[in-house]
Amino acid sequence: MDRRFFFRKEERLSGLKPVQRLFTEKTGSIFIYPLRVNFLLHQDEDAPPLRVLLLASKKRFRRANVRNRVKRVLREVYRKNSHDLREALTSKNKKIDLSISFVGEKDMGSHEVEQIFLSIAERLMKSLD
RNA sequence: CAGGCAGAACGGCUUGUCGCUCGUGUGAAACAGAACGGGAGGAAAGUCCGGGCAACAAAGAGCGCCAUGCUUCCUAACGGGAAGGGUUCGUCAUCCGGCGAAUACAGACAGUGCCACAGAAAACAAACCGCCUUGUAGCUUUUGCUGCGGGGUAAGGGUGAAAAGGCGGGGUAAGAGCCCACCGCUUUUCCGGCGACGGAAUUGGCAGGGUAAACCUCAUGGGUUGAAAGACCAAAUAGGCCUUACCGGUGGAAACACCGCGGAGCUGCUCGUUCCGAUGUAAGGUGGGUAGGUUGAUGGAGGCUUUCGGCAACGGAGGUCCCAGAUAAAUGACAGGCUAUCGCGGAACGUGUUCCAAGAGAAACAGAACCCGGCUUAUGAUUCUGCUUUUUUU
Repeated sequence: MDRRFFFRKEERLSGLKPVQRLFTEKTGSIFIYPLRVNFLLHQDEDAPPLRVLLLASKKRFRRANVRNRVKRVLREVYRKNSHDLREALTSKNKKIDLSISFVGEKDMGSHEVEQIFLSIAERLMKSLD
């Protein structure tokens, strides 16, 4: 039980080009309401095994404070549950970029979102093979 | 008691676990970990004004356009603020006046436009009815009445949001600032005030409608853009520019041929042989510039506090503090406790207060994005102050 939960700057997907590459060349996507996940397997030298982009669209959440809250929920869920995925990636020597968008209407309970994220992560790990 | 308006304060605290970001320090350096310290708001919002800052050639002038519009003051500046003045409205008061609210509050003898409907007439005034007077015809004993005309008249009626000072008296044929008193206005002077303006006297018998949030005139201010500004570093790829190397001889006008030279292939090597050797190729350099990064960028018209000046806005002096700096964008999640507050229910006094109290329990608007000063808008089961309105009960 010596798991460490973290989500640092390096693991954030940023910059114009990587983001564009993720959406134009994506290897697949998984959608379970209220989360949509796009992912891209790649072999970049410098990148960490897992990079992620959290999205809450301005169109859906007009107020900045609401957007912030949704993103925080996403980040917290990711932080707590990304450990297994990261382990799997390093053991299989693969690298992946992710985008997680929240497309629900209102902000839901974090427990609910957590369950959905877990099932998405499971499917992701299966699709690695 | 309830509502409204204005102003001020607050916008939870705390423990544990897991995290984020910046800084310090450790370290040769990088990464990670551990340690310590900082980490959203009163509006961070709207982007409506004003300024700093930056670029644009000069940042000047003219035209245009836009904004502002009682006075004085405050301020870096403002369309903001303070203190006043005028006007209008409400309310209290017998009056003088007090209190409160609103105020886009320069100019309508510079010019142009507009003023519906109603009304006789709506702007160098106007005569519908009425009133007075008069000519004429008729009637009548006469006073007079009626019809058709002329003249006078703005007191009365009627229309209108508004009818050319108001009201009273004199005067008159009837009327009229025609004359007079008071009120209002105009001229001039004096007094008070820095000034807006106020007060007093005097003068003219009375100027001449409203609308400038219609154009316009006058005064004052504004160059434009906006941190996605701007400055710097700059990978890869493509292209630009520069330098160097890429041969020499003979013949020939040239193509080219021959001999040697260099490179590549055939081969392990040599010989030999084939191909190539200048609008191109290779190497090096260089400037622009994209991704990306650094900076701009957080010490400032700074906060808190004491004191002095000022009615106040605010200013001077002293002390003290350093207080977010992210960038696909940090300041969070979970669990527990506490408090403000609400409170099922109960008790006491003596009928709306106090006390006890199961339980609920921080819920609103909202997230810095270069920085300041304002304005506006959003917001609460919070607290206080002032003003005001309505209802009920006594």
